Amino acid sequence: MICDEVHTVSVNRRTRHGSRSRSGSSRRSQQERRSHTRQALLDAALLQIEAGESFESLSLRSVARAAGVVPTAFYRHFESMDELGLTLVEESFRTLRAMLREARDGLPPRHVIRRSVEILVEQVREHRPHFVFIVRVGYTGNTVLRHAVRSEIRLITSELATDLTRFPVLRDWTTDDLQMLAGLLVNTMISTVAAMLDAPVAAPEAEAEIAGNAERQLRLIVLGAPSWRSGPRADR
Amino acid sequence: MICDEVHTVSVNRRTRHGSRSRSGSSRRSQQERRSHTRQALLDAALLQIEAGESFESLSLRSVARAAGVVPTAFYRHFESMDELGLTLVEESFRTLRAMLREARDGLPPRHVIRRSVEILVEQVREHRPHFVFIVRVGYTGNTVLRHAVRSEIRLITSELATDLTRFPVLRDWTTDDLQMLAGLLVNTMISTVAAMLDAPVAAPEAEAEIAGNAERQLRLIVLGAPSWRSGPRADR
DNA sequence: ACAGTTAGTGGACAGTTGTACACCAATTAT
DNA sequence: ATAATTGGTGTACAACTGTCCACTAACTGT
Repeated sequence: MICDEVHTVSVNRRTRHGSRSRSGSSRRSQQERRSHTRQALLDAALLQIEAGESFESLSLRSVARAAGVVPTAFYRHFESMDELGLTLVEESFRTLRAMLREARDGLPPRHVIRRSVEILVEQVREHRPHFVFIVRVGYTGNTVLRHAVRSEIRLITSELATDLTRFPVLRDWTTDDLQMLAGLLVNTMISTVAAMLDAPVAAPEAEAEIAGNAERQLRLIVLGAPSWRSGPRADR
Repeated sequence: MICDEVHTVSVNRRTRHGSRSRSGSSRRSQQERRSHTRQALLDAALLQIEAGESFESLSLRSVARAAGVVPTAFYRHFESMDELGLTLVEESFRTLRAMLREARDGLPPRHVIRRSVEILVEQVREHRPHFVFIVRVGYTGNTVLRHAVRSEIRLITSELATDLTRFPVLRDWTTDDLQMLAGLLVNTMISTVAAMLDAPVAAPEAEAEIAGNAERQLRLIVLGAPSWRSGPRADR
C-alpha cells in the first residue's frame, strides 16, 4: 500500500514547506487546534468500530491515519489506545445519560413504557456509533474497557432503581428487589439496542418490530410487579 | 523473542532428524493425528479467548504456536481464522444444547425456575471457555461470527417458545407472544451468564448472588404471565 | 520583539503478522 | 514393493504494527 491518509476524518495540515503564511485552516488558536485533532482521533476510532472493527483490532496507526495525523502525534493526546477507549466510554455514556434525563423529564403520566422505547429507538438512530461502541466494548476482551462500561451500566441501573420508587406499586419494595427489577429492565433495553444495531440500517419494519417486542417485554415485566412477594418469604 | 512454542497446548512432534523409528507419540493413524492437531488448534484459540483476548485480536500464528504447530500447518485444517471461529461456534452450541436437553428432561414439576438456574450455573462453571466464547463473539465486530451466534440463539429461543406451551397458563398464547416471552427469558439468561463470567473465578458468594438475582428476575417475569393480554386488544 | 512551549512532522527500527513455496517423512493404497 | 497422499516442516517476504528520536512551524506569554 502506497497511498497514505485514506478515509481521512479530518485533515489537519498547516502551511507546509512553503510560504503561504495565513491562509486556509491555519487561523486557529492552539487550544482549538488541540481539541480539534483530539476529537478527530476519537471520531476516527468510533467510526472504525461502527464500521465493523472491534476495539482490539483497532491500531493506533490506523486511527491516527484516519484522523489525518502522523502516528506519533497520537501520543500528544492519549498515552495509549486504552486511554482513548476510556475517553470514548465517557463520551458515549454522556450521551446515554442525556437520553435518560430526557426520558425522565418527559414523564407522561401513563404511556411511560411506550414513550421510553420510542426515545430509545430515536436515540439509537441518532447516536448509532456511541451505542455500537458501548454494546461492543461491554463484552470485549479488554478487561479495563469492559469493566468501565459494566460499572457505568451498574450505576445507571442503581439510579433507575431509586427512580422506580415514584411508582405507587413499588412504593414498599426492598431496595434489593428494586435493584433486581431495574437490572431486568436495563438488560432488556440493552438486548433491544443490540438487536437494533444488528438489523440493517434504516429498515423501518425491522426496527418497528424490535421496538414493539421490547415494549411488550417491558409491559410483561411490570405486569408481574403487583403480585410480587420478595424471595425469602415466598411460600405464602 | 527467541523462544518459540510457549504455552503449547499440544505438542505434535514426530521422529525428527533421526532414526528412532516408532517410539513416543508416532503410533497414531493419520486420521487420529489429523483430528488431534485440529482439536489442538481449536482448544488453543478457545484458551486464548478465555484468557482475555477477543476473537479479532487472535492471530493465526499465535494460535498455531500455542497448538505446537507451524503457522502453515494451520491451513491443513482451516481455510482461515473465520472458519475456525465458525467451528468454535458449532462446538460451543453443541455443549449448550446438551445443557438445554438436560434441563428439559430433568423436568421437576414445580421448581422449574430454581432448577434451571442451578443447571445454568453448573454448566457455566463446567464449560467456562465455551460460554466466554459465545458471549464474547455474540457482540464482536466480526459480522460473520456474530450473526452465526445470533442465529443460533434465535433458534434456541424458538425452541423454548414452542416448549413453553407445556405450561397451562401459556396454553393459548399466540406464537408471537410466546416468542416474546422466550426472548425475554433467554436474554435474562444471557445477561446472567455474562455477569457470572465477569465475576472472579470461583467466588462462591458472588456467584450465589448472581444466581439468586437471576432466579428472582425469572420469577417476576412468569408472575406477569397470568394477567397478560396480547398487545393489540390491550384496552380491555 | 523574542524566547518557550506546543502540536505537529518524518525517518528509523525491531517485532509480528498472513501467506507463498519447496520440501520431507510417514502413513496409506495399489 | 512401490507409488501417492497426507500432515507436517522451514525459509522467505512484504506489509503492518508500536515506539524512539531529532526536528520545526507556529502559537503564546513576557
